[in-house]
Amino acid sequence: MPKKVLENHDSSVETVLKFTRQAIVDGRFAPDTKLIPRQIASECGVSFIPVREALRVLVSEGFVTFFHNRGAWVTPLSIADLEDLYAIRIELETEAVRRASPLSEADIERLTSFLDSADRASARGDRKRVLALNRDFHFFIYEKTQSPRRLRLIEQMWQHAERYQRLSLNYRHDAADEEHRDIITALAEDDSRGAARAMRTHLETTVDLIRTAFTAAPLAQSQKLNVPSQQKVTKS
Amino acid sequence: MPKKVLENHDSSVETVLKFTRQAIVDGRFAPDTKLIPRQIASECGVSFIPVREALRVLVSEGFVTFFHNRGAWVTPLSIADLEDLYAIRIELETEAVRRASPLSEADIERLTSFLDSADRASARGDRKRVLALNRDFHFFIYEKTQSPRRLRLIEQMWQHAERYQRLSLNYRHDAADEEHRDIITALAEDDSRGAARAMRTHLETTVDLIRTAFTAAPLAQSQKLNVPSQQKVTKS
DNA sequence: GCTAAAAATGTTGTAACCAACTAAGGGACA
DNA sequence: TGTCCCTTAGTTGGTTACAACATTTTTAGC
Repeated sequence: MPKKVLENHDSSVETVLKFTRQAIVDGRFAPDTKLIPRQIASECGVSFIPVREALRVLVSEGFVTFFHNRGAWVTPLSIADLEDLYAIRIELETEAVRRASPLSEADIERLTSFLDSADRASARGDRKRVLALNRDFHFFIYEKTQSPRRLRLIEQMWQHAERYQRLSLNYRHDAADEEHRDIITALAEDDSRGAARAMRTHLETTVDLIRTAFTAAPLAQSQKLNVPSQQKVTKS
Repeated sequence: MPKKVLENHDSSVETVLKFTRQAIVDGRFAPDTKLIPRQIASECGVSFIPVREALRVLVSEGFVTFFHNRGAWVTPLSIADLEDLYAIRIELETEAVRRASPLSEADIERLTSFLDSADRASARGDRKRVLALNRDFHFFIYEKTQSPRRLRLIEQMWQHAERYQRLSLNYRHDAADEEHRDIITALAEDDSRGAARAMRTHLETTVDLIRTAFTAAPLAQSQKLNVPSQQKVTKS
């Protein structure tokens, strides 16, 4: 009943969307648990109709699954999905590197600076900054491909991947850094195939570690609360 | 006010979703035109709240663009997007063929039967059936990869591609048939790389033709009605 | 004509309400 | 004691009505 002020840049739906997606990605809304629209609505300070709109979008993005007349549930994680996800990431991202090449001298320097900053952040234990710089490094390359569709797909895949990545808690900075520098080296030599190969190695190493973590702690990611009988799923 | 019967498999939102998406894909809702929620609501026999939910989903799928306080518009087409789209299709679908191989003898026969049926349908001028069989042929292969995420992405890309395909009206059955049989031949010999290469050729030939059609009739696909000033776009 | 105010139109979000379905609890009966 | 069915309560999916703004169009004055 109180009205919103003008200059409202984020619509209600977007507020809810960002809030809920982030909560799912960083595990606050655990896999296989039920999402309660009214609760989300009150947490975001909106009525529950925008919440339903946001949940629909999350269904189409794959973060949420609707069971007819049984509400919205956080999509579960699985080894099979992890493999599937990374197989697609590898295709899209290796090809993105290939298309990004050749890069200018300035671009190479920029990429190097991301890694140097990450080194310093890692030395002082600033994990959050390291992760942000990791993202910056990758997307700086991907954006060079000038391919909006590919970029959008990669962004979505990254968000899904984050759900798995947080299971292997310790980010392996030193190894990742070395793999990143291999990518830069190839890019600096305009060796697009070599860069793509280095990217593939990097992603394959990553998924190996996540797979191990996931297999070791099979219950950490899914507490199986009130799992509904599987039927009448709304897919998209 | 009149209630729906039981056994309602499709929810209101899904009804609207399918209706609107199909209308956009086959050009009844033209690129760059405004979508009027009330009109869609009355056409689908629902109120306009499920319509808004459906439009949100279409935004996230890329078929619709929201302008803040200015409503929902059909996403325009462009050469750049066509190239982008097909580049991604080629990656996802060539890799899908590669992963589908090896196929069983029975699978190969099934694929051949699709093409033979399409030949007969083409001979009697049944264009709709030819297109359906084309889809069956491709997706029979893609489904063999057992990769739900990839399949879902390919399905979405196909729907976007259909928007462009209808611009080159005459489906080139004979040429496509030959390319399809090249794919089968390679698959029958368990030559996954050859099959992937044949698929790439097939898709590249297709996009070449669409590009020509699109360039030749640049106004056919976009009548630029009431184009709003570009700002404050809701992206997803 | 041109500009500015006012009305119409459309979008966004809220609230209250109803019907249908699910799931849980309880009693009858073997 | 255990199984099955029926009732009941709670949740979900959907509708209408309405309030607050933004944009667009019309109207009116200069």
